[in-house]
Amino acid sequence: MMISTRGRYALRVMLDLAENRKDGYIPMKEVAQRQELSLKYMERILPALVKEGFVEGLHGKGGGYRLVREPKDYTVREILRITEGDLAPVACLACDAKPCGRAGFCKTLPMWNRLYHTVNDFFDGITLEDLLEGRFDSVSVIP
Amino acid sequence: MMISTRGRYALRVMLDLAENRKDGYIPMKEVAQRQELSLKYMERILPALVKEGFVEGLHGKGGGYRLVREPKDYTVREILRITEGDLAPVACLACDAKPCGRAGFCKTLPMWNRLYHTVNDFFDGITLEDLLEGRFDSVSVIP
DNA sequence: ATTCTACCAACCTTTTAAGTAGGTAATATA
DNA sequence: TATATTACCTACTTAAAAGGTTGGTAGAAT
Repeated sequence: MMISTRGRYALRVMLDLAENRKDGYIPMKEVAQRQELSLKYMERILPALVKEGFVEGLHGKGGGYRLVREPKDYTVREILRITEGDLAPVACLACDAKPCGRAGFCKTLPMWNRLYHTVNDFFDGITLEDLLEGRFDSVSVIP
Repeated sequence: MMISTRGRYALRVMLDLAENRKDGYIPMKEVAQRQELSLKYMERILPALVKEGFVEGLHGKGGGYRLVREPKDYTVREILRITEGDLAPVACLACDAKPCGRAGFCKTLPMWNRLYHTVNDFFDGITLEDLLEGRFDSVSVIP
């Protein structure tokens, strides 16, 4: 599995905030209810998005979260980068990987590299707005 | 991380067998040494490839493993499918996933589906021969 | 003063990854 | 026939990650 619940849930929360963004600050309690997610778990994840300046959090009554940019100005890649960390498909390519002595002549490394590239490009090309508008619904299921 | 050592090592072993395939049966001891892999660990992984008819194993002195097909007739996808199992990027898409009630209106599912498709196509388009010939070496590293 | 909210630290449980240990069964060679 | 060599099998271990929960504190509105 490549993407854990952390990133997946974060995306769904961001989408929920995007859908309800006219209502000012939206309490996570509501979002969690709508999305059927654990409130407490989301409370653990959201501070990362705040710290990165992706959403604004307001304490107290009438508080909650709200998006800082327009939905079209968030790419899926940056949201996953913050919540999931590195999206490297293999350990050798992770940022914190210890240098591998075989890298110079490894027959498989270039392939992993290309996949890494492909996946990053994929997520780079999708914005919150794309998801909101359902621009991928025409994709067939894989057997 | 998407691909674990199981699949990565299996691929390297298959490549090693491909490179040395004129020498008849090749003992895993040699392969493990060349590839700097744990012999015992590989012994745990290879039976799956034998059972699927990807390699032949011969017991006893002079025994070892050998490829059954030509390198160009193995795709990376089938090797990973056997050693890694499902390549689904998210739990919702895995074969053994319990049906999700939100699937019908989930805004993110089509994206995961498309990624799944993309990754499978990617691995489908690469054969052992491609890797052997270094047909991916021109790929730049990602920052 | 009260209520609602974000935020934070510590803990917990289960699953997966990545092997290791110690064998048995088959095959060639001396 | 004895020995060496090899694949193959079962059980175990250790460490890390996933996926949360518990129990709070601090800030803001009414």
